[in-house]
Amino acid sequence: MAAVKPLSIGQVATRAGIGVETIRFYERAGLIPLPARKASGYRQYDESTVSRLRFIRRAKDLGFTLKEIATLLSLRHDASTTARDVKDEAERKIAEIDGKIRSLRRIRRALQQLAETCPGHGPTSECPILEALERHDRASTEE
Amino acid sequence: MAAVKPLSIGQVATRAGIGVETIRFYERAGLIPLPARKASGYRQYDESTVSRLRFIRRAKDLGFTLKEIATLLSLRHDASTTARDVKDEAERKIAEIDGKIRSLRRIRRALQQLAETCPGHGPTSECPILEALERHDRASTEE
DNA sequence: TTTGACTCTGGAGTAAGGTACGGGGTGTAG
DNA sequence: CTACACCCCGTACCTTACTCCAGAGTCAAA
Repeated sequence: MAAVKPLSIGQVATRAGIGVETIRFYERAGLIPLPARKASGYRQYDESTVSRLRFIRRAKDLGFTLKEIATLLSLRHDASTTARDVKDEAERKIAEIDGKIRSLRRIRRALQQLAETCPGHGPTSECPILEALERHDRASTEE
Repeated sequence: MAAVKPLSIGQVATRAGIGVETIRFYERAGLIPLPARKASGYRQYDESTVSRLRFIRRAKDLGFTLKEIATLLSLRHDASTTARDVKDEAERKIAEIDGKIRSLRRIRRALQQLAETCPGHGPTSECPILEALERHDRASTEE
């Protein structure tokens, strides 16, 4: 087995497709282990860190927050964790996404209805969108 | 016409269903006009501010950012604006929401697929979710 | 050896939308 | 007149996920 050639932070950044500053940020955030250091203080990484950073990137793309990713990472190497735990986390996230989608749809519907009833010409005083936003404004003489 | 009894910031807050601090924040943000002051420095509002704050709250509920709300508010009282301008803004927002929904659905699909293929029991080493996140990790001996 | 690219640290800044706090002064009911 | 709730201001702090900076040291190729 050949000794593994250590990687600099810049090399890791390039391989993981991420910025150098971001790696240091993740280190502070506890998402990646503290790396070995050369006498000069330079960080030394191996490929496993590249993997881990890619893991983080993909999880982020799936909408996980860094906090959730930290959980996922800890689940990953805890021997007492089962696939069930990971699946639960994924399903929780799916439910959360569903909630967001529902909420956006509701908003969309409301906005759509307003836009549909708006003639799209004439003064703002006849715009149902503004009217709706002003609804219940009784005592108002407007500013 | 009877003189309108001025409202304190707390009364306005209660009526608009919003916090006192938030009102001061909106004032700094330029979303509401600078109010009159009593000799003591106390802010004095009238009902129109309550209306305006409710407008802001509803627009916020529809997913508009404070910046967009500022635009909406300025459109509202600019005589040269037409209903068209407001409608455009609403439609732009709808398109933006559609983009968000599409993005969330894409994420959801990916996550769902992973969760479906996960047996939900056994060690994490057989969890396809983690596997997917680790994909392309060739040289990795795992940390 | 020189040069240029890279790395180190700690701290500040960004966006959004507030929330909280401390140390005062004020308004008003009883 | 005394409580006590309310208001003032400025500033700091919160969350998320970075991003940038200065000033200094280091590494590697030519």
